[in-house]
Amino acid sequence: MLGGHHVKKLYNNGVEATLGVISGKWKPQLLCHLGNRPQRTCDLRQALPTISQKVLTQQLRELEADAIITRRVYGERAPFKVVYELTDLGRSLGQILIQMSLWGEQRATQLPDMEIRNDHAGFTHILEN
Amino acid sequence: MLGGHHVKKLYNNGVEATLGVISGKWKPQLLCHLGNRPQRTCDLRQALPTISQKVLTQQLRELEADAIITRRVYGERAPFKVVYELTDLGRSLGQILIQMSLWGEQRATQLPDMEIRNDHAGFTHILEN
DNA sequence: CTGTATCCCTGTAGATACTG
DNA sequence: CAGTATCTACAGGGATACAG
Repeated sequence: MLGGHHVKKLYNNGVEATLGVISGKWKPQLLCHLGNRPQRTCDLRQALPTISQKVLTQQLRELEADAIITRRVYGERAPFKVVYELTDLGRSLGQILIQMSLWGEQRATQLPDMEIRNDHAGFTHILEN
Repeated sequence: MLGGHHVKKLYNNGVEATLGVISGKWKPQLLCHLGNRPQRTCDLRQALPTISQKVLTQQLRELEADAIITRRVYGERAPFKVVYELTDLGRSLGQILIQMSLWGEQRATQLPDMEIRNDHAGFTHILEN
């Protein structure tokens, strides 16, 4: 991004703005795990065994840019320890995530060809500051 | 779709399932307008002047397949009258959409480079059955 | 009036190899 | 341990023209 222009982001409604933050193939899972406690990169890779290096970093960078998580580096030289943690703004998504999770579960009970692995309880820890 | 296979959809959590239904470049706007009242195709095209033919039909078909809206055709031959209407399941998204809209608006007040055209009031009609 | 059929462009994500 | 650099693949979305 040459020059660092400030491009005014325009949304038709707040829903689009919120979707821009939480949609992304792995973001709900990342938010769920980070809701429990701060996590190192290797923790997240264990929790999401099939995500690729590149995409993990990418999604975390986006969440960081949106101020949903913080990224802290410990150590002067390799090997580094990098810790990601939910911000207060990130925690403020808790109620929305739980409601969305419940709605999806409710839907799954009515569609035989749909299955959901983890229930909304995984997101409730986000609310415990 | 040859054979009509039933492929079991797997989600890690309900959030992903819900996102699958409401994400899509134009779906929040479509849901907002359909929340007011049933709408004809031409109504929706007026409301969303920049959407293309193809994509409008596409997004409506997806919402229909997900049982969020119904599609009814009136008339024996062209010109047809096609009316789209929110289902009860679609209306059950109301609270979530309002919360998401509020969160997005709140966020916009803190980010100078972000603007939201319409506020959450546009979604409140969804709740009035 | 509505909807389909093409063709094309771009963004998102995956695989793999490499660096500090 | 964490992250970057390429290259590749695919789906979503857009433009246009055509059909019932």
